[in-house]
Amino acid sequence: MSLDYNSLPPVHTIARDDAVLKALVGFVGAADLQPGQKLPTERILADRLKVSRNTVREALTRWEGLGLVERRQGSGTYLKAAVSADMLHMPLTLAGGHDFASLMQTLEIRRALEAEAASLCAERASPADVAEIERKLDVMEQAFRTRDGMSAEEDWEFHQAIYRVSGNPLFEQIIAAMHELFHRFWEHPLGVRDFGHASFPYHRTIYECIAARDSKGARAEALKLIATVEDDLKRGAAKLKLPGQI
Amino acid sequence: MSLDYNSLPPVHTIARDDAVLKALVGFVGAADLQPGQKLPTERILADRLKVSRNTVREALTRWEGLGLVERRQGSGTYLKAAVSADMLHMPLTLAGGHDFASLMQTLEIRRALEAEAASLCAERASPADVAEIERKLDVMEQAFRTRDGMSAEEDWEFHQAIYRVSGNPLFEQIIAAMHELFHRFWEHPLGVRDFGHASFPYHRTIYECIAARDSKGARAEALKLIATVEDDLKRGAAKLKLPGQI
DNA sequence: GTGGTCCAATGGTCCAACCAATTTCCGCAC
DNA sequence: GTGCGGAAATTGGTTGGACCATTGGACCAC
Repeated sequence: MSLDYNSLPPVHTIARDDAVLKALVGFVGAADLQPGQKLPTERILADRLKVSRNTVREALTRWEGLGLVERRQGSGTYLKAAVSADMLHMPLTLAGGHDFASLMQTLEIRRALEAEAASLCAERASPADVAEIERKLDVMEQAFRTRDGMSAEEDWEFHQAIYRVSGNPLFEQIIAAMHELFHRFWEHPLGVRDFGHASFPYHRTIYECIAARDSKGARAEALKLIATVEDDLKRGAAKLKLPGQI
Repeated sequence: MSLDYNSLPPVHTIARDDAVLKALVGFVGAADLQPGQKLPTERILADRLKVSRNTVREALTRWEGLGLVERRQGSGTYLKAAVSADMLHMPLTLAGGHDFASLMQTLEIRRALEAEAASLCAERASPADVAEIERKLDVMEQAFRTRDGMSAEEDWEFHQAIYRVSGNPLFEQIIAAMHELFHRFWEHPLGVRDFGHASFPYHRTIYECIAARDSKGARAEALKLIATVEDDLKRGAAKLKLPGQI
């Protein structure tokens, strides 16, 4: 039997641009920078941090890739989201996203998350939370009726409220990321104007379960809602003769 | 009537490093590069693509941030995941990640996804798939017994097999991203060596449900597994007097 | 074999420019 | 004073060249 080498972890070596990012985190914390505000120039950062401008750019490129920062040539680099020292990044790259199958795959993920979020929301919602969700629901139903089903924006706000009340920001982040991809497909007009009509009534049933603290019921209604969306999608795809490229 | 100018300038003057990435996608496809293989050196890329090496580096930095490649100084740049032309990127950043609460949040997501994946896996597994999962299970159980519970690697392989058989690559991608973060905490030795012991028996029960095409059973067993992990976590956190920083 | 030395390859960093988009500002016409 | 137009400054984007640090293989002495 040979020795167990597992107790020899890789030695920790320092990375230059990591240090730059750490320093930058300290700066935005000290300066109390809010999203939208401008960061120091690359040249200033390079000078103050005693590193080359190239290194600064490598670090900022990574932040840009994470969506934390936006660079505008000729203008400056702007903070896009709050940053803090202890932050976890999980970059997801989805292969092959322009066909019907990928769309169904994102829906499978959403089904799992939406049900869990609704369930947790029903468990954890305070009276104020319930009132907030009801407000979003009313706005959505109003928009649905007056604009004949075109209530995507208000619909989304309603769901976001549920994710928030679930107490786990990951729900909103993950589903929001997929929602963004979702829109890229359907914003191209392709004859599915009344997409989502069938799911309308389930928004209220979900709300009622949440208001009644009915965790299992909320989960069940959320599953029904996603099921109608899946059906709509399948029907639309069938009508379009299943185009490979939407 | 004016001429149709659409046929000319899509020139290079826009988004240089994006063009570099696009060219790299083409190269990887043409050379049929598999994950683990080496990409051309930065100098060669810069020369062939007629751009500066710095521009190549900016592009590669972005790919590195997305987890698509890994750079090793003195050695080269290696492909870490399959790349294709139509890839969608969704960066997730979780604020305040080094504490107990964030850990529980990732577990809530994993609970939802793990249950769904197990359920889908039971529905869709072919006999070959079942055999493959059983093989991973055997390896894991063997490692567990001979190494007294230190079977994290084999455990992970078992779960990955389930995600794969689910037919939806998103499961593996999302959970793998969280798994990576997970490890960052536990690689620092902190006295929870037998973490995960309690979840051991549920791996076999999950497998049995999958083999029996018992979708609901697989979901239930997966939920039990995650529940034991959550319990372990809570117990460990309580024993350590809830340290803010793990 | 084992360990050591050397050396070429490769990613990491630095510098000093210049280019391109944007913003700022100043002077001129009204 | 107001509005506008264009120079000038600012700022991110790109370039080419240089050097450093690490890696990994070749070669050698023992």
